[in-house]
Amino acid sequence: MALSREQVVAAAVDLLRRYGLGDLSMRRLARELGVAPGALYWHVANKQELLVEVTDALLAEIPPAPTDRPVAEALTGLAIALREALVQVPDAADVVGLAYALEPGATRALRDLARLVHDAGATVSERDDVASLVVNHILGSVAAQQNRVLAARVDPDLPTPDSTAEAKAFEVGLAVILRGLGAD
Amino acid sequence: MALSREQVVAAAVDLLRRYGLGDLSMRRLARELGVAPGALYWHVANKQELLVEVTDALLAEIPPAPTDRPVAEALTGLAIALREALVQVPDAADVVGLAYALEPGATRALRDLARLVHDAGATVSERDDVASLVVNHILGSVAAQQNRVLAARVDPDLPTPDSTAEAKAFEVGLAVILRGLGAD
DNA sequence: ACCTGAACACCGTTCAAGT
DNA sequence: ACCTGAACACCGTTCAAGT
Repeated sequence: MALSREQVVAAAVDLLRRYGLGDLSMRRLARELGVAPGALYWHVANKQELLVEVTDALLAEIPPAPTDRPVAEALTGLAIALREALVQVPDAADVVGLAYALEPGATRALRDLARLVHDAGATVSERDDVASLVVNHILGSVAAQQNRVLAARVDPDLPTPDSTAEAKAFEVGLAVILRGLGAD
Repeated sequence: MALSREQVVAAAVDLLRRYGLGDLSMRRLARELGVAPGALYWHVANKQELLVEVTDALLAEIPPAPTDRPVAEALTGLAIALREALVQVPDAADVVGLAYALEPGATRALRDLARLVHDAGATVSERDDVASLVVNHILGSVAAQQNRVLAARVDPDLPTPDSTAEAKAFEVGLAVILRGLGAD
């Protein structure tokens, strides 16, 4: 049976999950799929396009935000869920950051986030900017934790990051944002 | 005259400024310096170590935060200065993000930032977490703008980002943080 | 329509050997 | 002490040619 675009993306997600962006090469991906490297370019224009597809696939798994809770709670919950999901995917911040810069509203999870920010008290003119702030905070937090894990692997003198402490630090920042919106 | 570590770092900064991280390869750097690639490894352990040095060099140029202004103003000024400086350096967010994850207090500009966050009303326990929030916001904003520039180059249908609008969006987020700290 | 084979122009890093 | 030459094990992308 012929290869499909979906198969290529699924294999890419798998590779990213298991080995990180460094090992998500077109050649490695081709090997994993049992085809020649050039075959991939029939299904996908280039690596960048593939990474956008990978991001969509990652964010599609985030459950939708609940609508029956207070806004602050729902926003906190969604932000934490996004962070949790992404921190498990090596180099997620790089991959998602690029896709978000291109189309901020391309995925449902990020649209939910913007809506909750609005409900949490941002004026219409602030809305997108504050949503970006929250996204920056999520991606920055994810990248920081992953960078520290990498650093500890390279230099054994450095402490292994405590992931619950990292999550707490994230929530402190998030609380400041909510307070700034007048929704705590 | 023999090559020095300082010369290698300076050439790397220059390459990053002019062509971005994609063209900052060890081989390209060696070519620029007129030596064989292997020669660099006498002065620098590996590429990652070089990038940390490059970050230090970039942040060393930020002027120190003024001490005679209200905190909110000083913090805003420093954050904007950091953003301005980094947005001009392609891929700055990646490079700085890694260095910051390793040693948050390694450079003066980032220590100044943490101090101002404290003065702006963060409790001691919140201090580092909120400083990280501000750093995440700066790096996220820089990365987003640069990603959009890249995207516009690749796909001409996309709008060229308006850098003053991006700066405004950044300041809106920053204001929310300051409000959250109770220092507006 | 879909894929292979082979090429092009690259990477980071190591290390014996030279000066 | 500092560097070269050459190698090792990789990249992303293209494209004529095959089925």
